[in-house]
Amino acid sequence: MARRRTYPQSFIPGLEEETAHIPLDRGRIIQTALQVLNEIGLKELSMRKIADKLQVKTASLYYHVKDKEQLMQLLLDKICGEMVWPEPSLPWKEQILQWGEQFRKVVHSHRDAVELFNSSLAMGYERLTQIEKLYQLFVSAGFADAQVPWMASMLKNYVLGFAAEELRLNAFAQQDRTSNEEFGEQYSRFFRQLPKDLFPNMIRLAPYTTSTDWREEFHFGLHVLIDGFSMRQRAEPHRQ
Amino acid sequence: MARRRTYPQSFIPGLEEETAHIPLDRGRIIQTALQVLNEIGLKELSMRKIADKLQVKTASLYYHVKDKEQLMQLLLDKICGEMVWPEPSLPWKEQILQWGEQFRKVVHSHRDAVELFNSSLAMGYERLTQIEKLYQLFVSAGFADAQVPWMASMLKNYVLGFAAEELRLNAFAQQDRTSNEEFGEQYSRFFRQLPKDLFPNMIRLAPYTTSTDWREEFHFGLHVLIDGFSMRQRAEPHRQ
DNA sequence: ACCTGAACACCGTTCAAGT
DNA sequence: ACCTGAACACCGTTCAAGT
Repeated sequence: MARRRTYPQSFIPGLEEETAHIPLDRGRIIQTALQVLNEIGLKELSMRKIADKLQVKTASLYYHVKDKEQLMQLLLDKICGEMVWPEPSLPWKEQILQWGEQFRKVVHSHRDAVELFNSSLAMGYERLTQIEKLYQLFVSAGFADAQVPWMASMLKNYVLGFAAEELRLNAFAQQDRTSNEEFGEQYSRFFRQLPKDLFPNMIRLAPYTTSTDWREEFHFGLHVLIDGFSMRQRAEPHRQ
Repeated sequence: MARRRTYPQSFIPGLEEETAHIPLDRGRIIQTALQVLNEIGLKELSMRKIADKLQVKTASLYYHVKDKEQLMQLLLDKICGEMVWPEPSLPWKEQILQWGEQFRKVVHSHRDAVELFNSSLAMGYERLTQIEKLYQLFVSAGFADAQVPWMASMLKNYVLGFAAEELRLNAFAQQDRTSNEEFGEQYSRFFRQLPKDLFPNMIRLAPYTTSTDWREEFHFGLHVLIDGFSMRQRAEPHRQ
């Protein structure tokens, strides 16, 4: 028996093949899909590649999952599960700031997660609790029922729209990384080459759009929203 | 000659085939693609189907257009060309309202146009003038240079995010139109079936999310933004 | 119950060849 | 200059068949 143990496992025929085979299930598919997503991005993500990574034939996936769209929904819900909530005892404005920061962090934690959010209506469990908690935040702050879903939707869309723009600019920068140009250089030359009479403001404001601090811009927008919201606050916030 | 005219054209062999052939060019491709887009939507839109409609082989398109992505950019720019601008002599708040309404109208004027906007950075001529004019609006209103691109981006993202949500809910409604259920019924039952202890706010606020007036909600958001912006207005607006 | 082989009906793109 | 035939390298999905 000691003898046997000293041999590398691969010398015992058929053993590691058996133990290596973990049966497929949804959880494992989702986990692997998320991994592949981070490696190659949403555009390249295919059922075939997910199956390959799982060392399984493509058709097998369809026993555990209805179709690609459902799988994408499951990915999204898994991602939403990472969300961390602001402490409800904090002032509502501070809670909104933290909610925004946390949500942005979640969106950035997986490649192309933004597009996943934009591709379907919220229906998963984690996604729904995320909205539920945001509603709770606005309700506790003393906003009128009719406006709570509207404001929640605005806040959510702000974060997603912002993240999408970050992503697009990033993709643009990456794409020109192939040629050995500096990105800032490339980008500002684009503006300089525009006809001056047609785009005076674009050209003059170019420095503010090229060398921007994402974090500062993101906070600026959050404060704009908070100020806009606070003017519609009917009652005083009731600390539960 | 009168005799000949009374015969249907198809009796004159080879004639209408010749006159029917208009040579391909970018403009015609874009125009037809936009038509096909409205008929079948972005998900179904393919180079092959566009070529079919033009009565041409698919490969021909690649003589006039680099690839599908470029064609989509051209579609987007064509769509942007429909934008109508608010009168610059109006108060800036009124201009923002009108800008938002016009932009939303443009986005709705072509099926799945939102996704086209979200799929790429602004680079086309029409798209850039759209941003230029928005910058001008904010500059004239007396906002600080550094904040103008930020606010413009917020406004643009608000309209697109809002339109995207309209689209998603519409698609959801359409999808269940196949079963002979009323949409509102279907939708509100979804909320009633949620566990009451986990989603109290979602359930209570459901009426406000199901039977909402899009136009009212859209204006609410525009006013939130306008109020948020106006608190950051440093100087008095100088009328051109 | 779980997985696969094989096929179906599509894609975008390229390129030598035709006119 | 403009268009096409034919191929390449992919897709998502289904389903009878295997274990």
